[in-house]
Amino acid sequence: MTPESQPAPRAASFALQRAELAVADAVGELMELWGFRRQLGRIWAVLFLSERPLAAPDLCERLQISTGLLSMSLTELRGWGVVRSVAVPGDRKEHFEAETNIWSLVRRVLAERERLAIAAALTTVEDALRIVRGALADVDPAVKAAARFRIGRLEQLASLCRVGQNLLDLLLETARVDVGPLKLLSEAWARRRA
Amino acid sequence: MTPESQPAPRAASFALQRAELAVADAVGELMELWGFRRQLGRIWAVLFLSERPLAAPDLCERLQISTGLLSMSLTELRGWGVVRSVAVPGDRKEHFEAETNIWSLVRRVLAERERLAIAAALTTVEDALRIVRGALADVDPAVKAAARFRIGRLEQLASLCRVGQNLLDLLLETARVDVGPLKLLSEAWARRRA
DNA sequence: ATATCATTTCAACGTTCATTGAAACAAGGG
DNA sequence: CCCTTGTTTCAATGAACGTTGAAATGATAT
Repeated sequence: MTPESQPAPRAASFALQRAELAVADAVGELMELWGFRRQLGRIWAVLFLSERPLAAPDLCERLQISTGLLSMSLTELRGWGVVRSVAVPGDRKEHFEAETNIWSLVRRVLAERERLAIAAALTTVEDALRIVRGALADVDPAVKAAARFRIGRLEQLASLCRVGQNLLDLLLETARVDVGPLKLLSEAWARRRA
Repeated sequence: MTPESQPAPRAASFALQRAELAVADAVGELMELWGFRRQLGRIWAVLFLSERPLAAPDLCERLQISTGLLSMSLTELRGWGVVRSVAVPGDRKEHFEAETNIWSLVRRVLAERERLAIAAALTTVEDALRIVRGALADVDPAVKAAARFRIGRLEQLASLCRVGQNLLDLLLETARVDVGPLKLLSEAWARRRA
């Protein structure tokens, strides 16, 4: 019925479709764990596994979602830069293809989301540190002692934030141009523990 | 009114309380970003910043939550091993204190949650790979070509999962006994980029 | 212009999830 | 053994969120 129906054996392609869907769901769940909408991951995955760009009706059918939801999800995906729309000659419909450089995708997400979150937390902790340091000058020795204790704890939190930030930067910078180094490192580590 | 009301100057301690609450909220938001309930982070933070173990009514008051919610949250926090209950002589109430080794806490979360998630995704992708590899033997050259393409993409996904797994292992193993190495690494990196 | 097809927007719906309040439960002390 | 105090459980509430369906918007050909 669809314009792209193949003459190929449908029986065999059935298992393939199911496997594709399963992978899309898996990616969707991973994305969900990372705080994104599940559909974003599912849509991206289907596009990523497709040889040619797909149009909206195709995606709706495969993923069993409404055109409305698809439209909104695609808008967000384009916003993250992980899906592009491309023109396909001879078809009025808009087609979409996935950003295939997965790492540039992961990097963007980590950079924009995690860094901001950690930075915000660090700012709050540093503000608190300033306030508590003011209490160090208190006349009451009990207050002073309490302040000293709190400063220690707050510095632990701040340190944690900074380590997280730096490790994130390290990861992002390393995977900037190419995954190569990261992959090698990860493989070396995997071998060492075996 | 509360049994632990201090004779200390209330005016000065007001700013401290506010700062403490702000930090608790910040930690709560970080936890939320990581897929946990916000209250878990808030409760842990208040305990972490407290010099002595706190009892339930105290926590309820500071965090403005019901005893029911507190009880459930504490159960979960104990389940993650990030909060312990301790007996305080002369008080029938149960008291709670935070696990202060933040890294052992982060490690546990990363280990249990992220690793499982990635492992599940990897399994699904590998299953799909097996199925698609079966299609390589198809008579139809178009099906064969499509299968070859899909295999390439699926292998990219699998590779990503494996790199993620290994990096996670690397991180967890490094921070196993002590944060020291990680902190040094992160500081070295921070210096290098300055 | 008008009709057709494609896409976006949005109000309404349904689901999910945190939170409450009260009731059940447990533990001591009189 | 009951009464007090502290804690847990759970049904009900409400808020937040994803999803739909339909109407509005846009785009293209006739």
